[in-house]
This record gives sequence, structure tokens and C-alpha cells, in this order.
Amino acid sequence: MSHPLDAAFSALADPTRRAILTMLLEDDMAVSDVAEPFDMSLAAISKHLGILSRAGLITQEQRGRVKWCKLEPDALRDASIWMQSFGQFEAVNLDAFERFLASELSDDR
Amino acid sequence: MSHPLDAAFSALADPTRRAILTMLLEDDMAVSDVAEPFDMSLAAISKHLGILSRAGLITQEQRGRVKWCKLEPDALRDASIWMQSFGQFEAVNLDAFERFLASELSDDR
DNA sequence: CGCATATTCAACCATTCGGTTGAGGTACGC
DNA sequence: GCGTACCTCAACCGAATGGTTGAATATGCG
Repeated sequence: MSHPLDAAFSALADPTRRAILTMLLEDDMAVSDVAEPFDMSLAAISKHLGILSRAGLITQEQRGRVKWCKLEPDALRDASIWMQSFGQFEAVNLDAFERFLASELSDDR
Repeated sequence: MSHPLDAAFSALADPTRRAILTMLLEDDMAVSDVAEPFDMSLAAISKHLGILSRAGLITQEQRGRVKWCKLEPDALRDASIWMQSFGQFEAVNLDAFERFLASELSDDR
């Protein structure tokens, strides 16, 4: 997995990881708080966070015995820019955007 | 892989598949023409095209004995829109965009 | 100090992925 | 109609993924 886009896109490919990113959009979180809503072991979430971190999508800062996770939009921007190069779709249509977000939020997890 | 974004992002995670999409940006292509520049069996490329197709990123139309592959920007737009929801980065910076494209094109893949 | 909390490590497991090869199945050119 | 060009299928392979459990490692609290 040499190219940074490989890491970014394959990190984004997992719904658990996308959900984590969405949670981090609200605020920085400790690892166990990230894990809380998921029906999955803490170790599994820890691995997911490692993947997001290696992809550059988040950063983690150890403070005391808790490790804080913070969204890092730079890698996301690179991926977004790559996709914009397929600019055959016009600048984001806000109506479509809101409809999309609504359907996204009505999903499980 | 239930969510459509899963398919789109994991399809985008492979450099061969991103290269194929870039090629299709130029023009529609037959399967064997897509395969030509890659150091890989035709069957492997055929699989990649199947993945791109199932992800909705391309469509394939059989015409005679050749199957034409066509970029399908809709799924790409959905993925792009999802990323825009992390709108902490401002509207695409064109300078960064061009620098990015330059570095992307100088890559092997 | 001694215990609880927060997180990772290590080993393991089933499944998927990305590739190969070889054998088809169709459509076209002569 | 025969051969060839185009593409996929099927079986296989090694490596990576996404999860588990149990033990280990820090750090903070009383």
C-alpha cells in the first residue's frame, strides 16, 4: 500500500471507520469513548483507529493515560481533490447534498 | 459490503483501479485496451473492471465481441459528497489541486 | 503501595483480495 | 465453417482484513 491515496481510500471503505470519523467531527474523543457505541471489542476499535491514524485521517495524542483522537482533514482533502479531478459533476449541488446526508443519517449504526 | 460507499471507496483504494478510471476519463475503452498498459493478466483487469462496475464507478456495454467501458461519475459524486461533509477544508484550492495533479501524474502506478 | 482504568499487544481465526493459469463461450473475418 | 480475437469463468494461491480473546503495559487514585 504505497500511495497515500491507497491508505486514505481503503480506510474510508469501512463503515465503522466512517462512523468514527463522523463522531470525531463533533469533537475530539478518547479511545474508549469512541468504542462505546459500537458492538465490538475495544481492541478492534483500537485497530480501526490505528488504520485511520496511519492513513493520516486522524491524529492521536496521549495525555495522561487517555489517548485523544482528533480529526485530521488534510488526507481527506487530498482524497477529495483526487475525486474532483473527475470534475464531470458540477460543484456540489446543495440540494443533493442535503438529501444525501438525510439518507446517510437514517442508516443503521 | 452493504453500503454503496463501502464499494465505492474500496474500489478507489486500489491504484490499478484509480489508474483505469483516469484512463477512462480520456475516452471510453474496450477491455483489452484498458489492459494493455498494465503488467498484469487480462483476467486480472477483467476482475478490476467488474469491481469498478459493481461499485457503479463505470458501466460496461457489450457491442459485438468487444465490451466498452465508460466512466460513470454518479457513484464518484456520492463519495465526493460524503467527503464534503467534512467541510472543514475550504472549497478546493486550485493551486494545491494543480500541485497535487502534477505529483499524481509523475507517479508510476 | 495496591488497585482500577485506559489502551495496546500477540496469537489466532475465517473471509476477502489481488493475482495467476487454463479452459471455455461468442462474435467476426476470410 | 474455421480459426482467431475478445472476454469471462473456475480453481487455486499467498497475503491482507476484520474480528476475537487473554495477557501485558502504563498511568492515575486513595
